[in-house]
Formats: sequence, C-alpha cells, structure tokens
Amino acid sequence: MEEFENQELFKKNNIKNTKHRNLVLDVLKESQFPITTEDIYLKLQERGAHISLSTIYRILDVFANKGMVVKAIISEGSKAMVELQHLEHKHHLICKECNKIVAIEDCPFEEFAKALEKKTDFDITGHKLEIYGYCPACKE
Amino acid sequence: MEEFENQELFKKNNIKNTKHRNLVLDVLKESQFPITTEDIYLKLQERGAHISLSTIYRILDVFANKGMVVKAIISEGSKAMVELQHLEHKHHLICKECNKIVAIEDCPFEEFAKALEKKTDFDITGHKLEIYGYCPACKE
DNA sequence: GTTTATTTGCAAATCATTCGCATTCGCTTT
DNA sequence: AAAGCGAATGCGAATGATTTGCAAATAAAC
Ligand SMILES: [Mn+2]
Ligand SMILES: [Mn+2]
Ligand SMILES: [Zn+2]
Ligand SMILES: [Zn+2]
Repeated sequence: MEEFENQELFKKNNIKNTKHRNLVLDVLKESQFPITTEDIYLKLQERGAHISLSTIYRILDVFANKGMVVKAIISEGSKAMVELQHLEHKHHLICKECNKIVAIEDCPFEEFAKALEKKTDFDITGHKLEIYGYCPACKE
Repeated sequence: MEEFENQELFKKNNIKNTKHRNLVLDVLKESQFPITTEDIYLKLQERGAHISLSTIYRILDVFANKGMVVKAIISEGSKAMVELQHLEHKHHLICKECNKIVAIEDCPFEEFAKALEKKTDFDITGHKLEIYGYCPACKE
C-alpha cells in the first residue's frame, strides 16, 4: 500500500512509475528531516539497491520540478549543503551550534498568505520557512 | 557616510575594515534582492575593482558567520543557486514562472517565535522565509 | 508481444567552492 | 610615523558536487 500511494503520486504528477523513483520516494517518506542526495544514495546502497548517484540527482530534479520536494540550504555553518524537504508541510528549527533539528508542526504563514495575495495580486502556492537558534543544551 | 556605516558594522562584528569587504558590502546594500557570489564578482569587475572570486567567497563566509547575510536557495527551477539575503529583515515573493521577485516588508513570524520559544525551549535567533507563487502577469 | 519514448548506468565533463602558500594590508604598539 | 604581527588577499590548483552524453534497459501504450 506504500507502493500504491507512490503510484498515485506519480500518476497525479504525470511521471512514470519506476522502480528507482519508488526507492527514492520511500527514503524521502521515511526521513523525518531534509537529507542530501548522497544520504539517499548511501541509504539505498545499504539496502542493497543498485542505483546510480546521477539517477538520484535526476529523480530529485523531476520531483522538484513537480513540486514534490523542495531544495534548500539548511545548516548555516561552513558547508551549505543542498537538501530536500520532506513531502508533508512542516518546518524545522535548527540549532546553530549542534545542528540538532526539530520539526515544527504549526505554520504561522497560512493566514498571512491570504492577506498577501490580496495585497500583491500574486497566486501564492507555497513557501519555505526555516528557523534558527540555539537548542536547550547549547544556549548558555 | 556609506563608508562610515560599513565601518561601524565591521567594528560591531569584530572584523577588520578592509577595502574588499567594503566593496562587497556596498554591492549587497545596493542589491534589492539576493544575489550570487558570481553576481557580486561581475558587478565589481564592471566597476574596475580588482578582486578575486575566492576572496568574495571568503568574505561572504565571514559575513554569514557573523549573521550579516544569509545563504539560501531561491529559484525553485533547474539550477539551485546559492544566494545571499539582503541585510535588512525582509522576505521575498518569487514567481515560479518568470522569476520575478517582490520584496515583502511584513513578517508574520515575529509573534509566532515567542510561542515557539516557550514550547521548544530554544533560543530563537532568526529565520528564513521565502514565498512562491505566480505573479499577476503569469497566473492564468 | 511489439513499439516508442523515457529512464538508467557509467564515465567523463562541467561547475561551484575551497585550499595552499607567498604577498599585502590593517591595526596596534612603540 | 615606523615597525611588528596576525589577518586578509591573489592566484592557481585541488576538491567536491552536480550535470551530461550515449548505449542499454525499462515502462506505458498499443
Ligand atoms: Mn509553512
Ligand atoms: Mn521574517
Ligand atoms: Zn544545539
Ligand atoms: Zn511571473
């Protein structure tokens, strides 16, 4: 049935239902937090899947173009890595010290969007929000 | 006086006031919207400044570590380019079709942050927010 | 099953970012 | 104002991430 959900999603987005897209999508679904292309690659390797890194890049491109995932730079630190957002709508609170990530369920933006649409005459379809600070352990 | 403001900012952030940091900061200040490292490089070239691309990378790293600028991936499209946010607190509304960018003055997040701090016990220091949709001309 | 367009693996190419080291520069101390 | 010293810079090379070309495999449609 996990498979079935995937298939639906592919159909809805007009892309072929391939073995590799299923693998990548499964990893994305399981992942609580944004992950890198490399992370996905390694996870699939562990599971014994035979998939090439460039295929994952291509799949993520397709997913991103279809709006199924979102790219972002998360850790503020030295390396600004490209990552993927989870499919559900949620945001993250990231510790600038230890990089701990906490998922936020609420989104303060929903109501604001309506007003903004009126003001700007845009058709607003989505947003990215990431929140930074220091976690309980790291703030002193 | 522009120079003076820069100098103040450098002092406040405990970094040396160098010719190149001034140049880069000026470009950032002028720029209404986020720009890439390369953009800055080209702008400075046009002005006849002699500066190396790696120096700009290094300066932007310093600025980012001091919280003077923020890195993000803006355009959702094919190339996920790393960019820099303007110094003032503002957000952007980006057209997914024509890439038009409109600056948003209000921020819906301020109040939400307080509640979130209480709930998570984080010390929240900042956030990134980008909004996507279709501009008046492109929505149909 | 056959057909056809799409997807994939693999290796090579490209692009962005970082690094090493010699030189220059900014700030502090005489 | 000169000297000293650590930090910043230029340049080219190295690294790392992402993209691309092309032949082979696969999925969807017939
Ligand atoms: Mn939201
Ligand atoms: Mn804000
Ligand atoms: Zn922490
Ligand atoms: Zn538009």
